[in-house]
Amino acid sequence: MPYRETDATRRRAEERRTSLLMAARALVARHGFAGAKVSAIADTAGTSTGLVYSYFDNRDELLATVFRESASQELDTTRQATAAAGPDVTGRLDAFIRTFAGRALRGRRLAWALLFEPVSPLVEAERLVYRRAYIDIAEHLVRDGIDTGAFAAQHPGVSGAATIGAISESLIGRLNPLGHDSLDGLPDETIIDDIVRYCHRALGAPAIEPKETPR
Amino acid sequence: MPYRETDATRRRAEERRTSLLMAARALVARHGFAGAKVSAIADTAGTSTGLVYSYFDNRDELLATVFRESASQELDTTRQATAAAGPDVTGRLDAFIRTFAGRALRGRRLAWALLFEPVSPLVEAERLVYRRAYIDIAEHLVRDGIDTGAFAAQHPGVSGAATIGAISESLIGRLNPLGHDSLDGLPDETIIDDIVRYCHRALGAPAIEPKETPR
DNA sequence: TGAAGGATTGAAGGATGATTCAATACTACC
DNA sequence: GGTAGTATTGAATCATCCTTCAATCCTTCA
Repeated sequence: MPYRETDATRRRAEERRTSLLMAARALVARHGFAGAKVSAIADTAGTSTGLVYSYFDNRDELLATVFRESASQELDTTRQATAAAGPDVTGRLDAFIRTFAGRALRGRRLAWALLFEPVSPLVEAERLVYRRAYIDIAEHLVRDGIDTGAFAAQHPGVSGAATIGAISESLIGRLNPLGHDSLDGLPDETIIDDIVRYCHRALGAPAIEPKETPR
Repeated sequence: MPYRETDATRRRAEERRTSLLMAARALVARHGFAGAKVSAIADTAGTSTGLVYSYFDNRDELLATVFRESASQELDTTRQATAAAGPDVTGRLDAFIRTFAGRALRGRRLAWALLFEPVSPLVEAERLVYRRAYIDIAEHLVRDGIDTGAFAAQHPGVSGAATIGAISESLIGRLNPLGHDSLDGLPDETIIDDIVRYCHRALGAPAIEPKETPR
């Protein structure tokens, strides 16, 4: 019985799979999910289109995996930055917003794909999971702030969702590869500062004056 | 030269066109834009699929028209309710939020289609216009509030966008025909009250206590 | 009523991409 | 090298809808 699955073959298969995922990820980061066509992914990975189907059941599942990996990396980074900001709730909220918004503005196309691009229901389901995770972070912050008396009394779930919404809607104009930005002309940093102040007020936190003097 | 275009024929054509639009609108309100397939629209309107193309250049244009009509009706209603709330900025903000959120929750599927459903670029462009219009309303309110001393000093554009985002993100869980709502269990009215309070705080407006005693 | 010409039909044609699969190329082991 | 079995290829096939268009039906007006 010649030919057996061996370490070498397993490793090669793993590499193939990874290279397909990396190719898809690169395409998504550059052209969005719509640009990640099976043939383009295969081309980019240097394989035939057919091979994609020995590594993934179908395109949707592949894209959902790409979404999961990219989104979870973003989420981890944001989580860590938030946690690293220390014990003060207000400072953690600040770090959360700045990390989330800052990263989105630095990788606009990817951020747009992850946050707003129209996607298939399977990928949308994945998005819902991550959206929920961000809301959870915000919700915990709010709860914490209420408990320690740093924030006003409020419904943590609603305020968490509202905060995520406030941040992302403020960014959407900048991220959308089409539409014009109503906030055009403002530097990114200014916008982020304004969002931070908005959210602090919304949660009833004491204002943090940014280093720059306010307009 | 028999057969001339006449009042009767013109009227009938107008009716045909309208019935196609109504059919499409009904389908969108029930199944979203994805459910408004050309054949389904034609069936619902009681015509052949081919006929659709003597009244509209293509499906996208028809759907963009449907979007425009539905969205502008929503916008008008919200605008009027806001204006009708009187001269007090805080009260107008309150009316704006309650009208927007209340209507969305009453017509969830339509609201979801208009606000969040993945659509073609042409329809998305239409959505951008209306999104911008809502932000404009909020932005004006903010500017007004700042001028009259009712709101804190802030960037009206950013705060306008953030406010729209806060409202819609709080609703998204309820509107999405798929995903579960993290705010499940809360009655709509409670959520709206919480959103109102959130936004008032965010803009630095004096709190408005709702008639109901807060939780 | 009948002829001219617009309105309507719906099956065929296209477009776009995902997916399959028979053929071919490799790999591992003797 | 030979062979059993796996990996890879990529052209053909499918699937889904939108869009077209030759044939047919309807209106209008003399």
